[in-house]
Amino acid sequence: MRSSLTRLLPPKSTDSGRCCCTVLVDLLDRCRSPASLRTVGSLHARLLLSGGGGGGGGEQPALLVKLIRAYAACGDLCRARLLFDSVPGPLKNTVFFNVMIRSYVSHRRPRDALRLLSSMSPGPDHYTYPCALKACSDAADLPAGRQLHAAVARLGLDANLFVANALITMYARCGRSDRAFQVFAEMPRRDVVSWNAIIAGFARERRFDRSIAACREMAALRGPAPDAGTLASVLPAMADAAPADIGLVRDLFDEMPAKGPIAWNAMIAIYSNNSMAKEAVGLFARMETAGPEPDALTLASVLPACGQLSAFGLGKRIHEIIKRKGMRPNMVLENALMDMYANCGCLADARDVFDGMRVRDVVSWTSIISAYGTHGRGKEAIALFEKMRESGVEPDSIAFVSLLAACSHAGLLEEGRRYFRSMTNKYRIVPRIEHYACMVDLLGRAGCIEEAYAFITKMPIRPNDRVWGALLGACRVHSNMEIGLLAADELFRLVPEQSGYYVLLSNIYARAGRWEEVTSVRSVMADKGIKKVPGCSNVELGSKVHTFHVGDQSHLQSKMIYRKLDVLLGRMKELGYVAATESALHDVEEEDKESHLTVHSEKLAIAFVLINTGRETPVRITMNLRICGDCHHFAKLVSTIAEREIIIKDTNRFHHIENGVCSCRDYW
DNA sequence: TTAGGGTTAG
Repeated sequence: MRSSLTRLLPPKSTDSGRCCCTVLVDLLDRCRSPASLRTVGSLHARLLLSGGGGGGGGEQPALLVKLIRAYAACGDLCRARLLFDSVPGPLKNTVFFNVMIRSYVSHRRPRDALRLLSSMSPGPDHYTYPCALKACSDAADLPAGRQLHAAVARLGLDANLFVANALITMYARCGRSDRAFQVFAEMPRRDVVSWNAIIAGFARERRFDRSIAACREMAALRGPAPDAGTLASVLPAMADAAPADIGLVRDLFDEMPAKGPIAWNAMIAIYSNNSMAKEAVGLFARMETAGPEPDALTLASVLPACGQLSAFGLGKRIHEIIKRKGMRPNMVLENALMDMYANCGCLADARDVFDGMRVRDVVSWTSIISAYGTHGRGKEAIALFEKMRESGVEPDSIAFVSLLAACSHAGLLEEGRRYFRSMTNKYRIVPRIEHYACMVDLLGRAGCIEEAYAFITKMPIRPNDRVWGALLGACRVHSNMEIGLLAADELFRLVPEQSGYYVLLSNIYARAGRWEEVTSVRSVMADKGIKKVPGCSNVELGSKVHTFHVGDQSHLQSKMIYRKLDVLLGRMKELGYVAATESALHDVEEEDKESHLTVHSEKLAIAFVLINTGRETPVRITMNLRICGDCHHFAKLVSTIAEREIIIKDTNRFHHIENGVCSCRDYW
């Protein structure tokens, strides 16, 4: 770079001053990274020798401005400031101040920017204010922002598009989206940046409805067309979004001409964040064939979708892309990669990524703790938590959710109690509802149902359905009818539409052989129009994810799958297998219940993998519900009969099954 | 000149 630039330099003795100046300006403009710092230095020296850039007078101000900007762009703010200070007063116009203030802002030194602003003479102009307002938002300095707003209004500059847009962002980033909206509403003219700024402003304050409404309004009006930035701005507001809203952004995406990586990345992230993993992965595939080159952000956005689908093959291929493109170290990307492996049931691969990381933050540690926890390896999760503390990373609220859940999965009762107490005593983290739910789960599944119930009654916050749900689940495991009914009562009041809790209650009755009550639960469901969520299982074969629903006959290999199931069940019965009919919801004849159970989606998925792969390939299945007792038993037997490793991810944890033994040790 | 995209739990 340096040598080519030097070669481009005009001869010193040129008599064409203007031409020389143009070339120099051009060269300086190209110096934008620390690697060009030496080039800037030599150009500066050249100017000094020709008497053009020493600050001693007689310089061309335009060249000096470019030189200051080039030093700043290369990261040498000190030299930029020295040069700035050396410019004689009469020569130091607004442009010099604007360039220096901008340099501070772009190097995240908003305080220096504001200090310089206050000493500015001549006064700021419409180029200064947008940048100064950005400094206020970076410094989260609302009073300073308000002062600037007043000054702007006095000058009548609030009608300037750039100034008004910057005001919107300043107010929004200082937590005043109401004021931001006021500025937006009063603007005589708005461009795409104004809209994006207000959409992002509402999203930032978690006023998701207003953010999406603004996006919708923008799309409906015949004003500026939404662009990639619009998608990026609305993205944080699109967590658990309504299908219609996701449809809206998809339409915007489709209508966008010449889509760049930002639009693709935002759309993929929106799908990922809304558990629409198949759509996210599908869009990524389209991007690979017909879109721009995926970057680190693309990959970090699609990896959670791979985890959701247990698309291990795709996840591994993305890992290869990361290696090939030399994208590491990149902590966010590595966190996503580690989590993908963990969610695909590959704990060892997740650990490899974790071990290879140069820098780890609380997200990295939480991910690996959670990975060990959901795989039933609670003691190791605890050891990692302690290692995290030794390494100087402080746990946050989410880290404790993972840790307590890990204790719960492994039945580590005392450890869980101790860590829960330490949250308040030692770490000054106020337990949230999620932590209480973990504790109820821990106590309940360890068999301390009475204690779990007493714990709920003493909670300082109102228990929600997750808390009561954990208790009801424990009552099913330990067949506690009395407290189970209390929990169910609360649940039917809190979330009368959620079918899962009716199913749990009916399982409790079925286990006790009280079929009359099972029938009455069923009729309550029918009366209220509540349908059981149909079970479904995903399984990856080659590069395709296959989805099976309960009783599915739509698969091309359906006949073979059912034949395989028959063979497996026959072998199992020889080994003494009896269907665990209390797992079935309906009070029907024993034989019917059994046939209902045999078509659970996870059984179909297991048979499908057995047909299509060899013994060395583990069966990896991801479900949308908790695995039922019968399927769990079935999987353990298959692992013996077919000599296969089976890894099932249900909505609660992993079941790593080998030689008839499950990593959950039947504790789930 | 102004806005805007990634990772962690249950």
